[in-house]
Amino acid sequence: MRPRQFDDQQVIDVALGLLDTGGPGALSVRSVAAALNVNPNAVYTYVSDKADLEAAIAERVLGMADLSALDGPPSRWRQRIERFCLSAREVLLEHPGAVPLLMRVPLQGPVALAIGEGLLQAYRDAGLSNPDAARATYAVIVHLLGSAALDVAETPGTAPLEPETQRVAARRAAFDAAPLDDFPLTAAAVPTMATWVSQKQFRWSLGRLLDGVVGS
Amino acid sequence: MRPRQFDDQQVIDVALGLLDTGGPGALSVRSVAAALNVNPNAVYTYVSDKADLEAAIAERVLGMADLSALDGPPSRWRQRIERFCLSAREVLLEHPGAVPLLMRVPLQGPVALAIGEGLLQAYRDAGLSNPDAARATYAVIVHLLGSAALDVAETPGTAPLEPETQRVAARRAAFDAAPLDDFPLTAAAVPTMATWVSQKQFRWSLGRLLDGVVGS
DNA sequence: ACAACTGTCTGTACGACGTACAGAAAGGTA
DNA sequence: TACCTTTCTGTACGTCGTACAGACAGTTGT
Repeated sequence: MRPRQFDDQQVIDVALGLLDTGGPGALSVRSVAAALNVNPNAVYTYVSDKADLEAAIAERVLGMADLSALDGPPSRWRQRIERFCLSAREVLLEHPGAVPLLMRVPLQGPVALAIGEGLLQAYRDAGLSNPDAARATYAVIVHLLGSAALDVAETPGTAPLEPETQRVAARRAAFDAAPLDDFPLTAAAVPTMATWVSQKQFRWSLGRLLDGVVGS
Repeated sequence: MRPRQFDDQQVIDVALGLLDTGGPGALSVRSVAAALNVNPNAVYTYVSDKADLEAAIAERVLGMADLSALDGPPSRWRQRIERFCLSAREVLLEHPGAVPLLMRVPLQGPVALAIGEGLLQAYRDAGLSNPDAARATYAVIVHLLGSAALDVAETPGTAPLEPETQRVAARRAAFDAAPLDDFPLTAAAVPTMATWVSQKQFRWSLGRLLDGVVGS
């Protein structure tokens, strides 16, 4: 039979590239085909439909996180989790267009399973029971993906994102423009709320979550 | 000038209805127009474009959460937060098609601001500083929206969702079908991971987050 | 060496989408 | 009664996902 011009990986990388440079609206079966210099329907040789393409992109991006950060001595369980989450967050923000895809895809691919196993191990090392470790693993994943998605929602979704300082400044400006007369606490909290999209906020809430998970 | 046939609220409700009964794919400017027995472009009298329509739906759904659950005596701060979050989660799962919209919309409408103010107050009552209260508020919102989005991602997105027991059973089946030979901890945790989409898991992780936030 | 087979890719086509643009319809105001 | 402004209709364009049919090119069996 006639050999393929590309392999699956190439197709997915081209698609991810389109997502990075053009944002969510730039990803279409036809744009991928055009980027490969091929007819639109040739793409269906590699993916069964657009949802399948999106799932493959999501899995690809997830796989870019530094899974090895989860390895290490049991006593370092907390550092292992924090390092992994920060690395994953970095990867997600480097591919903002892909983040929404991660939130609609079933996370049971091989990469997702490996991440789950690593987190479970770290929590076991922290002394949690297996069920509590499982619950804590989910809480951390929710936090990681949720905060990335909310961060990205305020951007055009193209890579690279504006530097964090600019995104924080834009948020402050938006809050300053909002009618906060009836919301005194909110008004007082604007400087902090402006930093919600920052890595510092992410570290803080991840830290509090870990505090709560391992008990007082 | 010629009077409008509808008001903004009606249009948004019709759109939300389409989303509820048909899932994310059923919401289009044209389908809204058809449901109103009107030509496609008439919809643009009420919204400026599709993104605007989606933002209005998101704000509408957010407004259905029981904001008054955040009122109460300072000593009850924790119960207030938990009740509000559970009510909000319920609303979100009643409108699964709208959840993805909430994750791409800037959350600075009046409803979002009121929710923020209420959460800030509850955390102040818990003894947190204003900046810490702001950070904790964000952590809780991330958790609420993130877990709803991941829950919904495993469903067709139409209302009503299958009962929780069925969704949990489906997850268990999916995990049982996955190749878990290399992931012993994951394999052992399957019964717990199957319940990730449950209200119980939500309460657990919210509880741990609150534990961590108010300190040991 | 040649024919048959089988996956890969091309070409064409369809219905649905968001929305731009021009004009008709209808009610308020002069 | 004549105008004016806003609402809504009608038509149109380009883009999308993808179904279907067939051309093409290696592989396999003889």
